[in-house]
Amino acid sequence: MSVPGKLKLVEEDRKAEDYRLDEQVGFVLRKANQRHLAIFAARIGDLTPPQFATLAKLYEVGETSQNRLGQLIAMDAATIKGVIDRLKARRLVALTPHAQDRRRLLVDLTDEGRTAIEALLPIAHEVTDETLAPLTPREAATFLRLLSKLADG
Amino acid sequence: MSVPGKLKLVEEDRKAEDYRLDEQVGFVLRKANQRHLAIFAARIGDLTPPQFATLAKLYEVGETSQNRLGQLIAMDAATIKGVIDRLKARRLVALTPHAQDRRRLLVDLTDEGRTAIEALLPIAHEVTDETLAPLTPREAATFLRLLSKLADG
DNA sequence: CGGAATTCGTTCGTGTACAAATGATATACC
DNA sequence: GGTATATCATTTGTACACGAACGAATTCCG
Repeated sequence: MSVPGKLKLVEEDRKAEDYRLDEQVGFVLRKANQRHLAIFAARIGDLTPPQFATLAKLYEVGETSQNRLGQLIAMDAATIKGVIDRLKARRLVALTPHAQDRRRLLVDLTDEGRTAIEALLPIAHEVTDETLAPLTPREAATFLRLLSKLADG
Repeated sequence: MSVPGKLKLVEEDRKAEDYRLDEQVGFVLRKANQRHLAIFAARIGDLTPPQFATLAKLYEVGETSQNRLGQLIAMDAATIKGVIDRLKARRLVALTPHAQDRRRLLVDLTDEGRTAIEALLPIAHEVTDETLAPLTPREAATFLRLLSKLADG
């Protein structure tokens, strides 16, 4: 017999009725993400997380091609395209064709984009802190370690 | 036995250049989610996670109103509408007007939907297991505990 | 009782996400 | 050197996700 309420959720003794959606990693992961998104939106309403990630990464690595940037922030080509289009429309990034490789499109921060991201980085730190606030510092460190293992497979 | 100065990523002494996107909870959360989605899609290609969650929850609680169902699986009214529309088009759920409250629309599994979810629940367990596979059972338990704290705020 | 506030579902608009197909260009290698 | 293969960006189509505004129905409360 399974003992409900104990922390043993191992792969034994399972029946269909044992499935509780609210305890599945995927579901909780989605909810955790939702909470983070809400915190992000409350503090950085002006930019979405993917848009912010794009600027932050560009700030970190400098000019790169669109696809490579997508790889760096784990977005596929179709997705990054839209993000960059919107950032470009707001003049936060600029595109120039690659001199040697005519397939490529180089993306870089504009001065305006650089100013924006520099102003946002401290706030982004706060977003991280607030997201992790339910955990003690020790728990947060553990959590991040395990989360990274999970994310990287 | 604590390693002095090693894993101290506390909120001290920060500069803008200290921000590394790849270490922020939000970013890693998004990547972990992506990995989970890929595992889910590989095993349950036929249904999306929101669609699956909808069926699983209906299986758990039985007939409910559309909005209440949305609350149970953390989806807003606009989102659940689309999900239910698509499930309805595939005859996995059926809608009936509420007898007393004419604003409400009751959703329930069809026989076909019930059969489908019953067949999928064991596979869903495997999805959870595979997602958690990078962690030891002990780590997985810790992770889920911390993740829940994070998700619930 | 009756108007105010709430709830339920719907629609619209914007922004991810990703698969699949496409065209243009580059690289490999035979 | 020229074709097979790979890469880069784009487009199309589907599916969340959520804010905001809306009409219809219900509940609250004075």
